[in-house]
Amino acid sequence: MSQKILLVDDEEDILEFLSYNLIKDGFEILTANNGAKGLALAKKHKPDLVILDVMMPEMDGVDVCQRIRELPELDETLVLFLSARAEDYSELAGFSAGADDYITKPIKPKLLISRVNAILRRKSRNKAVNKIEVGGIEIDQEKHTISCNGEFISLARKEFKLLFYLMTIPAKVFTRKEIINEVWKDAIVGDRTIDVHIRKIREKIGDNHIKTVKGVGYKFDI
Amino acid sequence: MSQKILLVDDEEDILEFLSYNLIKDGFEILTANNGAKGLALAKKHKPDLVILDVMMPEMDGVDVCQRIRELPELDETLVLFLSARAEDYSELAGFSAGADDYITKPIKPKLLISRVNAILRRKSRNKAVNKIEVGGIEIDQEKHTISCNGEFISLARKEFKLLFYLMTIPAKVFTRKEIINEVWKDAIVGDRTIDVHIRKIREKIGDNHIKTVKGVGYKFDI
DNA sequence: CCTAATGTTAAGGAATTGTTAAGATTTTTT
DNA sequence: AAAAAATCTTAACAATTCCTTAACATTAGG
Repeated sequence: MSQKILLVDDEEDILEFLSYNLIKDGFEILTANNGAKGLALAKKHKPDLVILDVMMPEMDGVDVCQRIRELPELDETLVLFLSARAEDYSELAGFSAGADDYITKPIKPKLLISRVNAILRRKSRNKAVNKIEVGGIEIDQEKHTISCNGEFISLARKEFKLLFYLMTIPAKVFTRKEIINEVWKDAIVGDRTIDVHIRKIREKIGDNHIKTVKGVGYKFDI
Repeated sequence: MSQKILLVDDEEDILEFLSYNLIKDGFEILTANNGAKGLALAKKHKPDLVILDVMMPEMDGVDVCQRIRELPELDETLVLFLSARAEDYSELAGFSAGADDYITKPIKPKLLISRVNAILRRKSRNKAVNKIEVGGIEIDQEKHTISCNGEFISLARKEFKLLFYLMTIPAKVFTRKEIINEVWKDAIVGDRTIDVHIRKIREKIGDNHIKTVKGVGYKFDI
């Protein structure tokens, strides 16, 4: 299962050059010659990586990147910028449009390939988040277990999913909406459902870890 | 993709001084030496920010600002006033011509740059300002926490929103109107509501940070 | 010194979350 | 396949926190 890369650049030469080098290295390539097409392709094919030229007429790379970052279905997608000169980067970083890396032109094939590989490796490593350990509580998705200071506790499916989700980013407040979207996916459930599950988890792991932020949501804390 | 700034001032010295400093910081600059020319340039180039001298012969800064605010195509444009002396500010705020910030002369380059950056930052990513740190106080939207010299303090929702808003541009005075519009959005609340919330925040983070500017509003300072 | 603006306090009401138990649903066991 | 067990959801009510207001005190600026 080779990885998909979307190239977006208004210069055909560069698209060809990049395609040639990346295909040679075993990647599956999509191309677009403007920002709008690029965005559409990204939505449709959910590539693993999007390589964006910063400078393009109309919708430029920064715009496209921002739009990509707004789409939840593309939150796994990585973005790499191509920019004309090194000096531009400080500006890019200032924008913090959400790029994961950048390469300056002129592009050297070897450097490109190694960068792309590095960035994709980083992704697949992150993907394999199976175990999370925070403040004496360890949760293991693969084994579907929780251990709280060495003691094993069994959680029901929904309880597990909910706790795991909260633990993916410790201390971040997850809104009720976010929780519903992640844990209850398709189903439509009432308002008190979350609370009841939170209560059951608290019953099992103690009241100190899951904190309520009234009017906002819940968070997992040490 | 650098950001465009339009400078409008009748004194050539000041135009030059501002241009020099802003160009050095990577901005693209347009200038006009009177209000009418400024307005015309604004319409034509749609700058990200217009810096207006308040005191100009014929069409002054306030006039220009009002005209800008009347143009729908310039609704994304930010306006920053330059005013001769601090005392003038209450007057400006009274006009509430729609300025987003102001700086008093004499202009200090560093302050100018930091203000301009702050104001543009807020514009270009009002979606994802997550952490702000000013003078030992750090506010984190994602975690919904404040830490004051390493100590965590919990704020209620409205308190949090209000403090966060004030911190988006440190040292800027936010008028009561601006605060109501941002923090209370649709709801209509009485006059003392803001004060009460300010008081609760002060109770938690100390009295030194939020300063009252009588007749105008509040600002967050170190 | 007077006035308008802001500070302060406490209390009631509004909004949000907690809790419980019972019925519905799914999974496991027999 | 039926029974049993575990899980999930809901509804009703309780508890809590939060927000707003009103009343009065204080302050800053003219």
